[in-house]
Amino acid sequence: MELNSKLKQIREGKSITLSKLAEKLEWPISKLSKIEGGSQDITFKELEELCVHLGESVHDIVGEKRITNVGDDLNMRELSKKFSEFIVNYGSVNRDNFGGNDVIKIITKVIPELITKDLDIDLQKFLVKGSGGNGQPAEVPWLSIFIRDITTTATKGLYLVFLVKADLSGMYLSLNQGFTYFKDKYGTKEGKVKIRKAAKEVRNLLNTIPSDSLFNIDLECVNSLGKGYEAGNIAAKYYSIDSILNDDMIYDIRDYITLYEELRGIIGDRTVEQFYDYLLLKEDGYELSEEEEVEAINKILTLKEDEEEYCVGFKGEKKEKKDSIIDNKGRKVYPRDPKIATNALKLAGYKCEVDENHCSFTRKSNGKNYTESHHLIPVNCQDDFDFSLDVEENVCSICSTCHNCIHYGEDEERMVLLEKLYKERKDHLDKVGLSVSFAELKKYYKIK
DNA sequence: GAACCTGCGAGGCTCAGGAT
DNA sequence: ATCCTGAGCCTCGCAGGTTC
Repeated sequence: MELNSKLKQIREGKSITLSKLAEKLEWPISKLSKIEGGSQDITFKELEELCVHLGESVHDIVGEKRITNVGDDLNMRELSKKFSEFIVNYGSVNRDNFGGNDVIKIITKVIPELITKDLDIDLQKFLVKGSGGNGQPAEVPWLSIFIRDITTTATKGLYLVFLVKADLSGMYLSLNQGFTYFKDKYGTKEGKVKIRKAAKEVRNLLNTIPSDSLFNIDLECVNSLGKGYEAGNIAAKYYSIDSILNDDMIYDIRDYITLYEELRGIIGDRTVEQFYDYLLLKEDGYELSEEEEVEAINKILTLKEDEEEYCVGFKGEKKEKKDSIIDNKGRKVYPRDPKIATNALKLAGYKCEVDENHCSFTRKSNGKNYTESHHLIPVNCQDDFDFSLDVEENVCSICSTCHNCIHYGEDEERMVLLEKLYKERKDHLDKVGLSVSFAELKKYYKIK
């Protein structure tokens, strides 16, 4: 009789239910069910556990059949030993022997338990998880420590991770980032560029990066996932397979946990998405303030090549609004696209829309009359509208004097300018889903 | 201009473990 | 007990670039 059927027979003979036994073993019911059904292998250690609960001896059940066990003697450098054991034996894992493989268990079970115990990890706050692949061995097996507040999956967010080199010559402890998030958002190629930028930005924010950290890692891999790990590295420490047993990696892990916690503080109450949105805002071509926008417009105006292409007039189409971004001071702000503002200036023929006779000076970057862009309905009022305020229909071209007056002038003078702009733009605003009365507009400008 | 190389991405197949 | 999801890999078609 097969081992799985035998186990089932013994359990049923003792009138123990599947769920009761699974509960005692602290295993998922599905696991026990699959083992009994023969669709999942059982390791020697698991069999030992099972036999204890069934009140049977392993020898009686398996007879002469011997199953190799993973070494279990403990000493001071147990963690290094286990990593070494894993790396040395990982080469023997293949597609055919993957299921229930004892070597894989080292990284998915043994080492996570060891790290949790040796470092006295608070499991409420942290999650320790390892993987050697799904269904088949991974090119780069990994073991992560997640701060649950930030992420609990390696697909996105920021976390500590041990990454084993594909050629099994060593491994890295890395503060790294989930590449899948970038891949899904930007595509594989662009995602790699973005994740590198993000790593660089994060590095600049951190003060506790250990001095011997590596900023570039080489996993000797070919697959895109591995390449993603390389690109996502923020800071890393390398362990060669030859010296791994001499390293007391507990101290390194503590240092990197300190670093990770510093990062946790920087992210603050923001979600990972909000944090990345802020980091990559400029990369994605957006600005957060009017001042930054002015600079960006100047830059765009020096690039003349696509001038004709982009200037097409008011589209008259409602545009989906972008999510707000939480800046480093915890303030909620809306991104603005300088291309939209630049286009608005072009559409106005670089004239002041309050009075086209208003004289300014010549802009150095394009030799045209200098005007500034101004969002008629202020961008910070976005919450009151269902559609984006960052559209050409809502951006006016005005001379600097009028612009300063709108911001800093006396209410009576400000109102005259606003009314003029409002009358010109009202119909266009209606078309793009930005209907607003003059009384409401005055309120946005705090004019009584 | 054909042959070859490289990289990307969709679809298929796989096993483990969580959810229901 | 069954369904579903997932830091996985492989294969294949396509697009773009390079070499001869």
